[in-house]
Amino acid sequence: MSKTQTRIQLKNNAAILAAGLNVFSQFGFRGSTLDQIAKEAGLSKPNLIYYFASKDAIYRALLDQLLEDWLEPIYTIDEDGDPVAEITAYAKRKLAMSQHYPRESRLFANEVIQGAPQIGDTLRGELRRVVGRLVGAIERWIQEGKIRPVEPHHLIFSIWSITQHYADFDVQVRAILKDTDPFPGAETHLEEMLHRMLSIDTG
Amino acid sequence: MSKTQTRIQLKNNAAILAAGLNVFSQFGFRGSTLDQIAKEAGLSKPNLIYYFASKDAIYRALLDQLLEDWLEPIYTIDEDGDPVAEITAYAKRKLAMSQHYPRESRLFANEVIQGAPQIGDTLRGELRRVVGRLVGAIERWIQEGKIRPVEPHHLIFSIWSITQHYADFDVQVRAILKDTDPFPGAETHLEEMLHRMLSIDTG
DNA sequence: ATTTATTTTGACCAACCGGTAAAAAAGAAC
DNA sequence: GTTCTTTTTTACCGGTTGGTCAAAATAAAT
Repeated sequence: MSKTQTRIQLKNNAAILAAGLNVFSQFGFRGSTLDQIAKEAGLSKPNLIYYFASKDAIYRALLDQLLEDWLEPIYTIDEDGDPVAEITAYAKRKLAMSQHYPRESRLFANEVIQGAPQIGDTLRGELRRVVGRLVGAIERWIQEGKIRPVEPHHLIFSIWSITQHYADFDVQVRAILKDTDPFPGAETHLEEMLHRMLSIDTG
Repeated sequence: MSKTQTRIQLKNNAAILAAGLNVFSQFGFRGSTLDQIAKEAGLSKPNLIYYFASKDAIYRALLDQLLEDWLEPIYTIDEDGDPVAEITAYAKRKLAMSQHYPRESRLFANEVIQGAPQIGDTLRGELRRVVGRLVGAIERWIQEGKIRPVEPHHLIFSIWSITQHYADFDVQVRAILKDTDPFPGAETHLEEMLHRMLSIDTG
């Protein structure tokens, strides 16, 4: 709407989105309340509703931002690069996102587990398209003998599930590893796994 | 308490747990309501509360049952069997559970994503212990040269995350695969992955 | 058939839910 | 320093929440 945002608007919009991310990622949409978000943002509930028309609007704004960040790494895969290196780099980027943006990962997980009522269309639209392209690239790499044969969809699912696991199931991971930081080990394991999975010459 | 349950108690307890599983697995604890569960169980809300003292009690009863089923497959791993076969069989059992009990998987996922407020102790207790034993077995297999070296914890995380992914992110998987049943392909991929990961003689 | 134990219902409650209306307070522009 | 706009607060609304209570209806035991 308005091109210029007041410094107050700028600050409070950011505070609300930050608070919404905290709350929604922990309790899901239906489990979260405006009072919770308002309190965490340091605002009164009516004041919160002055910036975002509804609880739904906050949630949608967060998901819109999230989906951009979420899909971005897949666009940086170079179909003319070295296949194993490209796939490994992609997986590592996804793992880094789990490490640095665990709340975003959990927000996404909550939404999808609950049937993706808000982002279902995006999943069946843009996500499906962009995955389709990646699948095509992987199939080409296989035909050209550059990587060992795999079912591309399930390879992608493996990468997604493993990397997101460290954010979404953080409590469980830390229950088992105690004080050990999971991420260095996870990265090494992921690299090793993809190498053994995909590399033609097994070292 | 009472050793013998009436046929009515038997029927209604089951109906309530079934309804609770449906609702809690879809909306999480805080996002679910007693009215929803009561309606789905075909009872009035006060009648529901006659069988379970509180919303919390239903949720806990479900989680208790779930945790048993969840941990059971890991106990069937034979440390004296063929390592790759044992691990692969375990992974396939977990995948079958995702296929046949997706709501249980999502209930568990919801609980853990939200910080495991109810089952945190079990994760840090029994789960940690039983995983520790499996980790020991895998390390022994590696030292005996029966499988290629891997970090056991992260291998286990990989198996968990991949198999649960097909239940928890079902909507996303189907958005991409459309009408293709994910599970046959998933099983083949999982077997191939573990074989390339772990087998000494790469075929 | 009557006593007794179990099950179900309807009416209700205080707290909380998402959201509104209007007026007061604070900032910005001049 | 006064006008005008933006921001915040106070008071409130109808609906829903988890849960209670006592009475009614049903089932079981004798």
